[in-house]
Amino acid sequence: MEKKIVLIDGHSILNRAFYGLPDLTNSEGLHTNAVLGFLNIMFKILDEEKPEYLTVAFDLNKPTFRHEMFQEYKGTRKSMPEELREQVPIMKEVLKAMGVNIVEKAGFEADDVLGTIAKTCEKEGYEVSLVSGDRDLLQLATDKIKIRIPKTKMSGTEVENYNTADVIEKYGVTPKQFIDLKGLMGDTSDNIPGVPGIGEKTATKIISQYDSIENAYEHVEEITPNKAREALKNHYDLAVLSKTLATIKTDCHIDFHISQAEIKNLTNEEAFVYFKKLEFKNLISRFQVDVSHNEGVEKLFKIITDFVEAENVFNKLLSQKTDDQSVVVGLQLIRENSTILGISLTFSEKDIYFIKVEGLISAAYLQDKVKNIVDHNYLIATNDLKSQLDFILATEKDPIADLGIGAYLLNPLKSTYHYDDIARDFLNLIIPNESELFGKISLIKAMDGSPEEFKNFCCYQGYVNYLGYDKLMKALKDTNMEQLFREIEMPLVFALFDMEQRGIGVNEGELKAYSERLGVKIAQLEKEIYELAGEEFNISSPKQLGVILFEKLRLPFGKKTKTGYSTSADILEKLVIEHPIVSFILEYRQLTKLKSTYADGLTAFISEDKRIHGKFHQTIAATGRISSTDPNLQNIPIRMELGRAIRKAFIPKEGYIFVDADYSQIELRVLAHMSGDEKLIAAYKEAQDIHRITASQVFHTPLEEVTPLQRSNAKAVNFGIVYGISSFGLGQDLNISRKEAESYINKYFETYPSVKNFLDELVAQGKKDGYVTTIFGRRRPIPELTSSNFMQRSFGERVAMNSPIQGTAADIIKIAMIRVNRKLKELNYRSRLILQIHDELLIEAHEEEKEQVMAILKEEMQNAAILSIPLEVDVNIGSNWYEAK
DNA sequence: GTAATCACG
DNA sequence: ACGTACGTGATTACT
Repeated sequence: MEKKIVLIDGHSILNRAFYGLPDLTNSEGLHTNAVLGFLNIMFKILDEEKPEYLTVAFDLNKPTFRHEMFQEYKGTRKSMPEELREQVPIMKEVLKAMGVNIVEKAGFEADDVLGTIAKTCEKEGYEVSLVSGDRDLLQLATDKIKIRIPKTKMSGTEVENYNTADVIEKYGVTPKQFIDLKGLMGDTSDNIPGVPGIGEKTATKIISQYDSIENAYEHVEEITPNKAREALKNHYDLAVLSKTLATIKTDCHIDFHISQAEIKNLTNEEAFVYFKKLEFKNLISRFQVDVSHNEGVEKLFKIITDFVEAENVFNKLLSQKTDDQSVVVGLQLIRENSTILGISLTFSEKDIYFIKVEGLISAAYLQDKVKNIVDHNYLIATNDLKSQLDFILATEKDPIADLGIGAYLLNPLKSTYHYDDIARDFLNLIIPNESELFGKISLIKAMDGSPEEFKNFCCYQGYVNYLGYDKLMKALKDTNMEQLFREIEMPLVFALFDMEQRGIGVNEGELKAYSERLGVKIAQLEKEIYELAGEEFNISSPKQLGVILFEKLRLPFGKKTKTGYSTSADILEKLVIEHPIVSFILEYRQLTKLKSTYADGLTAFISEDKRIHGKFHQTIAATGRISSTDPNLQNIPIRMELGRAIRKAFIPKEGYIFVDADYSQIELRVLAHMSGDEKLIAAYKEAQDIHRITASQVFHTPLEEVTPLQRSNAKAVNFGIVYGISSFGLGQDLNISRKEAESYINKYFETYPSVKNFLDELVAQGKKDGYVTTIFGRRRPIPELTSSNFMQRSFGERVAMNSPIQGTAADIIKIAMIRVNRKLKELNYRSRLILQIHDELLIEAHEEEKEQVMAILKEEMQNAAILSIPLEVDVNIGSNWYEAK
């Protein structure tokens, strides 16, 4: 059996993959579809063939290249889209990491290189598989050279295979004759002219009969039809030239030795780094994640279960001097739910421990030791501090850093910032994460089941914290975000922890009564809807609802989604006049939403203490906002009265009241400040009603004469500006034409030219740097700005305009939260900050402190940032959240 | 697991 | 010609 070599036409396959897969990106916004598709094809072929050798050929310095898609158009060469261009170097790096032989030779076409290598290998007795998306290569097919053309189909990748016989069967000519065939018929995409007037059919007939162009010319008088005969007579030179152009060279001088093409370990550690970075989750399963990775470090990992040894470890650490805070301690609490399993502790390259709760080593003992370390001013490096603050009894005054938050500031677009993410992104270290190690098995089970993996899992966390600290702090310094990190994000961790601990009081009985009332009403609506529809169906299924409304009742459908008719509220609202069923459906939707998400949903979160302890997340939103889950307390209804009533169920504890404060139009004020627009600043300095004064200035109408319509239009434009204005979006919102929306926007920009200038500047900055920043230096990367796709690029532009505004507002309220929380504690007040809703803070205030609390809230919120216009804050009190707002 | 819908700022 | 407003999270249906 001959040995096998697989040759891949690099650009051709990359191109195929790019157009065959949807536009995938990793969490950093890097486009990855072409690379993924290439690797999928490559692995499929390798799995089938199990070759000994592999080589990929790329063209060099070729700014454009062909693709079948374009041939169908004009045969013009279209330049490579940016999304594909940026994947070419990545592809090469990935292949290099896998140890794959890459051939790229200046001055040669990939076809010629592949042809040469294929023939050379054939001569030396190897079996050759030549993988390309390009049918030109069929001329190289022999019994030993198989041309393989992958096709991306619904069911996955299928490959067409061509040896000599297959070419003859499919095209009626031999591979060698294929060149002559092309010489006659030409190939527009390859700039091969061919003979005018001779197409595929005629060319095939002639070549199969006469074997070659030259021979056909000798018998030219016999050729039929007449048209073809004359064409060949008149254009013989062109035919010969075309044949030369179509011939793939097989005798290039390239230094190729089969030994270079030997397949090494493709799934090695270096490649693993790339696969992780590109987030190829499926392909990663090809790598056996075994614990022998990073064997060197893992040998140093120690698990401590003996009390005396634990004492020795702590004593060793405590004997190191900390006057200058130079000793970094990587620390991570390891626990499952409420069970504390131990602590991961690293304080030098060699002191890497997991100290396990066992025997005399109790959780309380460890907590005490950790407190001792904190009190001695060691520099603590940990990850997700908020989740550990019930154990690590630190305060915001202590020198402690949360690496997850640091990594979030450096790239807020990622989805997780776990120890393996930090290790990969900052230490170039690939280590298995929890699910790779244990799957769905619980930590407690893994502790006994796979002790070695468990030890490594635990030790790595402290180790990564220890090593990552310097790297992250340097990166934050280099990006001017050190102050943001130290003075806003880290102190905020403590404020959010406090809020989660405190929770908010809920009247469970009221919530349940509310749910029952809704239930009754929903049942009535259901009945009426079924009656009007003439049948029963699932009203909550957009699919079934669409059939009823748009097919059975024949209502005009406004919009379609990918899967069917759109039944969204804004579409249905336009249909209210068409049929009485529509308003019932809208009401049904509203009530079921209130019941399931709020009345019943919230009830499920009430804990023993009759309070809801939601979670606040600091590393989710790309703009720097906080987010809320389990439950989401930042989207409790307020706009509609019926929903707003839910807020009556949120109550302060006995002896307390709610004090609620919210910023008035903070984002517009931030915009006025950041843009420095004189007229806008002047307007907002005096304005009671910002939208009204905007309307007055934009529509050149005296303030008193502004109509309600003008005001609401101005309001919509103001929102639009903050969202990153587009005439389409504004038109959609106001239900007016794009043209009209455009004229509103133009009027706005004429009135406030510096705003226009500012927004343009943000887009330009985003394009130049790849990111935009808030006043406090927070960054938002915008990879979409380089996209060649209009939609994506436009999105990037809106993000560039919106993020600095939304982000600065987020920074400001974070500062206010920290100061308010701090002040209430300093003054030993019983009042507590319990919620943040983006521009609003809610305090559960002791009745005796309410006046002071109102003053503190207003003061700290207004002065959290000093802008060129004052920040206005509205403060209200109430015996429940409904009243306080 | 994704799409559609809708709640908030 | 293209076809979306910015930022989130929860529920439901359905593959």
